[in-house]
Amino acid sequence: MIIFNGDVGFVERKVYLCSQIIPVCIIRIVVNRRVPDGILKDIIMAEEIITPEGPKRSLNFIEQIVEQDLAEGKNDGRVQTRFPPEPNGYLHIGHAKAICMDFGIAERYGGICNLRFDDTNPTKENVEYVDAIMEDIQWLGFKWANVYYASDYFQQLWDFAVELIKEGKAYIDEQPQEAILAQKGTPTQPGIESPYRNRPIEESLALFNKMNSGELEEGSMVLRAKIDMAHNNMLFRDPIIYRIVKTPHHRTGDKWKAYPMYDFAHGQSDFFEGVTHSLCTLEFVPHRPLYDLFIDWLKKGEDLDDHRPKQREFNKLNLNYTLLSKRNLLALVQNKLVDGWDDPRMPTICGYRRRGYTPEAIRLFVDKIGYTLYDALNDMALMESACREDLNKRATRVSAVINHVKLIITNYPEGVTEQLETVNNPEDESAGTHTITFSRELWIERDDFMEDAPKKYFRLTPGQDVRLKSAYIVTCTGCKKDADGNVQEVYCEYIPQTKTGEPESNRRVKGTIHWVSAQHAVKAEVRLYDRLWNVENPRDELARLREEEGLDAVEAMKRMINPESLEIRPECYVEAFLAQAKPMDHFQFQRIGYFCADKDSTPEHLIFNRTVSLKDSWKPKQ
RNA sequence: UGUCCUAUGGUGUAAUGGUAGCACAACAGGUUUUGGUUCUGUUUGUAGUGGUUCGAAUCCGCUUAGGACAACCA
Repeated sequence: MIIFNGDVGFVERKVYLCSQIIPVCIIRIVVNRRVPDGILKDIIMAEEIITPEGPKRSLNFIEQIVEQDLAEGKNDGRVQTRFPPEPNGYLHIGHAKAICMDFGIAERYGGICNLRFDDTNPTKENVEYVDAIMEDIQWLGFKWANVYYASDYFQQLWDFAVELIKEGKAYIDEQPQEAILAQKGTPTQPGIESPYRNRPIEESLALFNKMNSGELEEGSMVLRAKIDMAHNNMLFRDPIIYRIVKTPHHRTGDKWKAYPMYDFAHGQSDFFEGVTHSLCTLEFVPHRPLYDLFIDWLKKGEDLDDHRPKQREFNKLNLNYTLLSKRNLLALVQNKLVDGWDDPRMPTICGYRRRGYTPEAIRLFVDKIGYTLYDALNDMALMESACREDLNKRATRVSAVINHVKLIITNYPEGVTEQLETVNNPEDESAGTHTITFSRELWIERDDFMEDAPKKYFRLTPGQDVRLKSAYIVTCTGCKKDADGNVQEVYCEYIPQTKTGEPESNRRVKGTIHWVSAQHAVKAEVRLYDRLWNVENPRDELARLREEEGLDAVEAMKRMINPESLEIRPECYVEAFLAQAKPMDHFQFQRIGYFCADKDSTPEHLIFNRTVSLKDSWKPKQ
């Protein structure tokens, strides 16, 4: 039996068994005539059983909306988005999610995405941020069609505001900030109207000009839209749309003294530019009706239904053990709790870059977490897994010893060296090989020797065989300890015929460890980074500490910071191959983690940052 | 105590009235010259409740929990 809603033509339908009323397979049938909705008793023609399709990423809800709009022929089939940062700080991983959405939609549907700086508040903004933002977007691999600035529209917005005053839809309010706030009401109580609400239009017009003349103090008056002081949406209670700011603007200098507020600039800017889909995060949901209203006022009843920018909101990114608010990131930098915006512990794009994350890893992560309406708290583990997935494919494998102890091969001749070949990446044969130097005295990890080892310890312990990666199998013979019992040297004997490549080298050995030749290795500084915060939800904990314990933001952050977020190992030994490492080169320090050369690394002073550790399933560490 | 929004394994996300699936995490095993990678398997879920329906994660009512909104910020 087939249950389906009548269709004519070539269709695919699921086939159900009456006893189960669940589909048992999908077949392709041909229906030759219109069949009334309901139950069809006969299969007209079963052509073939269609195997289920392979997995493909389902569309997120924004993509579905765009496809629907396209299907309905809205905007003449045009898709245009914008990424609208305020140049008041560095971009962080949360912005990366928005960037992937804004640019991704345009890319996917053959449209364009513009970069527009929302620069309507000169007190916080500056060109340093403009440049950094552009660099970060490009690094992520996106291309904007145009660079625009909200400040490009200051004149148009001003003219529009004058229009509104003339139409009686806006007025100058001379009350102090506190009075306006007090009259606003609360979410459960209506506000009350300003005594200036119904002043003569000419008066408002004159005062608006005065607001921009420079003769008035900041805060002395504002321009308000006349809407509804009892509206459920607080933003409709006569919102302030222009205020006086005397700080020079980073682009327009001191040309303007009256600046539009966000709500009076954003929607109109979208409209001026021809944006079709104005995508933003969920906290702007209450702004949407205002966004629409101002565009309506701007176009005065002209029918815009199919040709107006539509704001659509998606959830913003939250990551556990990560703080993402610009204000707090700025405080971290200003109070030198971190080493600047690009400190590898920072969640900024430049921080991740310096840490060794690739654009591909970040985009992979964003792809994995998706876009919904749910206020999710994402697990760092997903971020790290995306990073490992990408780096595993591209990172050159090298040997580095970050906590050294000497291993002496007692039966290997002194003064002899061998050049051995080692593969650059077992995941990618085309990556080739490089040479490493072997000799009698090596540096190995202190962790790779234990005098009294537990059962499943596969590394060096007296009497046990271990493979030295790409070299020989050795048998551990013992160690030398100082008066305090600390291991100073480890001894072993090598088995000459087990050299890698020789038939005997295929002998099964439980453990393989990495090493570098003590004489030929290069010294390097290694910086081990870990999560910056020691609480899972720093945003909530910060709020709690401030509220319950009365701490200021900086004190609270100091309390939450992970003291082990940075461990510097000044004396590490890396194979000579790494002497040529250039800043931002990615490596896998075998058995340890993924590292990249720091931007300050030089051949004289090599510095490597740990991007992320390798997964380590070795448990019995006791 | 107003308006709006949200709720699917530990985490995130699919299923758009018709077999609750995927990824991460965890666990077990195979492979492995990285205790990596890879492969296989296992554990764990529709917040509660009532209704509509042959059939509900999906639609409706109520309950509970969470989020957003009261900057001359964006």
